[in-house]
Amino acid sequence: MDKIRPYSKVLRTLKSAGLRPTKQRLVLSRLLFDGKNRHVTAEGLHSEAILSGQKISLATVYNVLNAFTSADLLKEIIVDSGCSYFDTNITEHHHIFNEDNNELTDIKIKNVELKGLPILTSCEKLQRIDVIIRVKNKSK
Amino acid sequence: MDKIRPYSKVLRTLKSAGLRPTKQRLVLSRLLFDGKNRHVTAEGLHSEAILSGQKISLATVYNVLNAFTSADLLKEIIVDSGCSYFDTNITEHHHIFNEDNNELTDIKIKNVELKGLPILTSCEKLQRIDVIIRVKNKSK
DNA sequence: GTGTTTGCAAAGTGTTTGCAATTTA
DNA sequence: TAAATTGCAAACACTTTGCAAACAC
Repeated sequence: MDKIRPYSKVLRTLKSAGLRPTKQRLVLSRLLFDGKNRHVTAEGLHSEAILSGQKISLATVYNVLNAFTSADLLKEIIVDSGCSYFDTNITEHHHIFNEDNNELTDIKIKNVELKGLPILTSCEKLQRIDVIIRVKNKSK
Repeated sequence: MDKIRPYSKVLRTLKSAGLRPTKQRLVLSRLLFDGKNRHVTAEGLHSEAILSGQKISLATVYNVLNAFTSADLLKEIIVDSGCSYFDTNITEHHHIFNEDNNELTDIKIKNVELKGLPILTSCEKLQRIDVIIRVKNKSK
């Protein structure tokens, strides 16, 4: 099993985001911010928490994911109408999405070059650019 | 008002896609394939049909949009978890999505250059690449 | 006639909300 | 103790489905 990030570090993260360190937020933080980049759904993270023996409701997982996203601890990735993904990698980057197993993989942005994008109108403010490479598994 | 595409042309389109030209499919086809590129939601297209005096249920609009997408008459665009958009422009191209008014605009692909994308693994088969430029309205 | 499509209502999914109980500061 | 958060259930929004009636071929 991977090493678990100590509460102290997670505590500091929450504190600096202005979020009260409740038991549930700490549990989810430790699952999410374990050192490697993760892509989770509410459902998936909830199962994970339950499986690890914690008690937390699905509604709270949604609340926490939304709170973390508002606090810029997570980034929401839209690849699937009907299911939200949350990414612990909040730096600018792109994704490969496998439509067969619903798996998201990061693409480092420094490798990607985008040219020829249109000039926005004077009333449009750029939020972000998403590049999604959709793949399926090759049938053997 | 724009000119309405004659039934004959729409009929041929449906026929060649192997779809029976039912009254409802013809109604939606004439709204969709009116010569210019359109981005619609099921809800939006349904309202449009109703407002134009036609009788059609929302379930049928969903059925028809899915049938048209399977027949490659439409392309589904995923920009919003919780709502599907359908695009009458089935050529390869990208989008600007205005998150304030949920408006989609096409970007011609020939202007866009994407470099440095990762090499897919041997079991991955490319489906498509989506580039979405997310914008909001500038607050005055 | 046979198979397809429609339309309604019901069911299904993923997500949010109202509110009392609990917890944090 | 005042304000924020939780958890449940109910509400929600979007979409699909089951099935009888209507329709296309």
